[in-house]
Amino acid sequence: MNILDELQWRGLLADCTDAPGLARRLAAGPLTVYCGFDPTADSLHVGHLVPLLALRRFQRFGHHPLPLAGGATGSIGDPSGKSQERQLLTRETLAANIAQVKRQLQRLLDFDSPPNPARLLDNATWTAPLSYLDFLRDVGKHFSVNQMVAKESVRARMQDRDAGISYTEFSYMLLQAFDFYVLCRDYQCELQIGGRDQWGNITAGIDFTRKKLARTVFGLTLPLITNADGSKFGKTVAGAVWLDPARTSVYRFYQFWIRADDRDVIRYLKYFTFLSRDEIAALEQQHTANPGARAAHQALARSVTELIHGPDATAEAIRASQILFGGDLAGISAAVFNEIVGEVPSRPLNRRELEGPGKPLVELFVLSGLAPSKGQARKDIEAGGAYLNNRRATNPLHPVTTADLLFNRHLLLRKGKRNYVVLSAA
RNA sequence: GGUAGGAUACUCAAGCGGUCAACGAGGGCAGACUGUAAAUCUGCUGGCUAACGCCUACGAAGGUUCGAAUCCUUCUCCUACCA
Repeated sequence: MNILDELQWRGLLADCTDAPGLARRLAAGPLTVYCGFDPTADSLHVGHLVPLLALRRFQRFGHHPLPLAGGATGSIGDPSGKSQERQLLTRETLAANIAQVKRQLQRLLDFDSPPNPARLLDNATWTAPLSYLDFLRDVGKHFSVNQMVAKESVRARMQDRDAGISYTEFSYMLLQAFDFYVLCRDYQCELQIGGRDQWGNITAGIDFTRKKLARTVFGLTLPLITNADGSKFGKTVAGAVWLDPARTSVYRFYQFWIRADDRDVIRYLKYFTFLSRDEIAALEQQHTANPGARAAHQALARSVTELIHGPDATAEAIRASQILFGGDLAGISAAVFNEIVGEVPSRPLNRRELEGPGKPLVELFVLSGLAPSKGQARKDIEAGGAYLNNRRATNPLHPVTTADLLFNRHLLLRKGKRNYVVLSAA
């Protein structure tokens, strides 16, 4: 089995520029593969996981992965798949983002494996020193605007009279093509992988490399991940699911996966874990036989969380989930309760507010962020969707006092089935 | 530049002098049923208030009127046709 077979059975092969050719090349020995990540935010999110893990899959098959931080490309903005021109990031933001993204890339790939360690690069290294005139002469001359305009990413924007496309974003594919050429020239890189929307950029690089170096290089795209219900993968109401625990807590990250749609879970096991074909087949069987047990969901959530956050943090998230969703909180020990504090979102609370007559429940709901306004909080509570210390409370004016503090310190508020907030008295 | 049409809540989209905080759909939240799933059904979906009610909102600013999302004026931005 080679890496192509591996990607194939996992459903990770969307398209390939020359599949038979690439197969022959792979059979001849390890090659160098690259994938770029533009620092559009100070963290990668679950959507980046597919190409990132794909690099790791290549590495496992003995190939040399080159994760690339897009210090140059990220300062321009890729029009691919974007219906609107985007605001340029300021230099400061960009610098901060690049530093963070590099750190994440560093954590998620193996830089120590002796025969084929990953190497982290930044395309600003070779792009920034280049002068505009040099770039136009050495790179621009090899591109036909006619062809560029025909690329999907550009055409979509040119047809949309409202959106349009700036010269800056229009130039993006030249930068990415230039990267592939440089990587081929200096690092013997022969393959670029990326999301489906990267096809045009990748093929531009292949053409350019052929012209400049007379070398054949390959491109391979990964599928766009879709949810069974048609919604966008990796987006929740709260926004993207980030890899940075400061943005998306480990507990929330774990919960994101555990709540996957039944129809998606097996596919996601293939996409996002390194579980073997047999292991996934076994999980699929269990899942089909008894979906209510959710063995596949648990395996998915645990695997991915461990991959990103490590076994210790994952164990804590699992433990917190078991406590919160396990049923009764009665008789729980302070030690056990403390495990969930810090996992679920928490807010400070001034102890004095609960003294004497106490504070109405509605206000605590607003304070906790579970409700945006008192009116909404009242409706939620009256509708029976509110829980104080895991006991349903239906009176919005119910006074909450120091007597309600768990372990003389915490209040556990819950809205609906799964939205928890801990209020901790200082 | 000319002519015609449009701008309504998270999105789409009704309303065209009072019964409009604004029909309907989607989305979202909650409830029931379940398995922290899907489907289905029910409720909610501007703010404040225990409530009567008050305030803020139908592109912006003015005006007419007892009363305006609805009529008039000007402005801004879109769309279509013509130049």
